[in-house]
Amino acid sequence: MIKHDIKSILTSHGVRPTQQRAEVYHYLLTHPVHPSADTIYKALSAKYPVFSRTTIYNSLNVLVEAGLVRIVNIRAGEQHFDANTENHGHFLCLKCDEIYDFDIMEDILSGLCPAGYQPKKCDIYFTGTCENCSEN
Amino acid sequence: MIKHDIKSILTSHGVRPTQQRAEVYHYLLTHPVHPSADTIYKALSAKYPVFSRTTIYNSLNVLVEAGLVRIVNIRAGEQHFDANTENHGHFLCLKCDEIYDFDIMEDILSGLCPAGYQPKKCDIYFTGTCENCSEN
DNA sequence: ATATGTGCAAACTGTTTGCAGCCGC
DNA sequence: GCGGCTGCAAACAGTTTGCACATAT
Repeated sequence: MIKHDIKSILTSHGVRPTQQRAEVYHYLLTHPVHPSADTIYKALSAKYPVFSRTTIYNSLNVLVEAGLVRIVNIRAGEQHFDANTENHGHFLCLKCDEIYDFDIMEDILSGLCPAGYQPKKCDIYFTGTCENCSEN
Repeated sequence: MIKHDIKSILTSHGVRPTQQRAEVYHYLLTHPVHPSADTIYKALSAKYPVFSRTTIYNSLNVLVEAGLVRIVNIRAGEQHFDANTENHGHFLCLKCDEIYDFDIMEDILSGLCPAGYQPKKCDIYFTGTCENCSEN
């Protein structure tokens, strides 16, 4: 995934492909661990000395509105971001503090939402102990 | 549900039944609309002139730890509270801003969590348009 | 040329914490 | 009397906003 590709993805989603937005999106694509805004800020500001928090938030909001990024609200008081917009669930391990993806069968998902309600998005969050941590 | 019952519920869950904790729990039981801490604060401080935010938060945290109340994180940056601790999902309507409960079949729920992972809690959040709002 | 994006600082919101006073066993 | 609870104020974290400057078409 090279820079040029990313910029054309942004463009095709109606997002002006600025350097900063491309960097934020590139970071999310190459670090699919659901980072927080602060994590992205620290990583990018280390790489590019001038990269403000404001711009991170601005870029993330633009990417979310464009449908390229989804917000993961599995931890209260701190948003995490995910460039994988396919249907999937999230599992937060309380021991290792990682957020894991897991698949959700499409037909199960559609059966969950109550009749008459029109969902725009669905978030499925589990919290507990992950596979690795429960072995120890 | 009278006060005496509530205090005995608190006691049986290892929570010292102070007046304030009972009021908070009573409010949640009688207002099953998933209020925020601020909503509870405004309601109770109107009824009882001295009722600090600190105490609301303290009481809520104690109730959550005791397993009597669950946190609903469907709206970023603001926790909502629910005295219904049975398994159920939440639907946030973007038009009327209400949070609705809906049932989840037990077997569907157990099929969602990936093998090897030990869930402690599960939150299923839908966001969209509710039954009433989509009719208009 | 003009609209849009960036970045600093400051504001804001929801929540937590420190600490003094109070209450109930 | 003592441990725990309350409540004020202040701190705190994450996020948003106001505004001046920079940038790109």
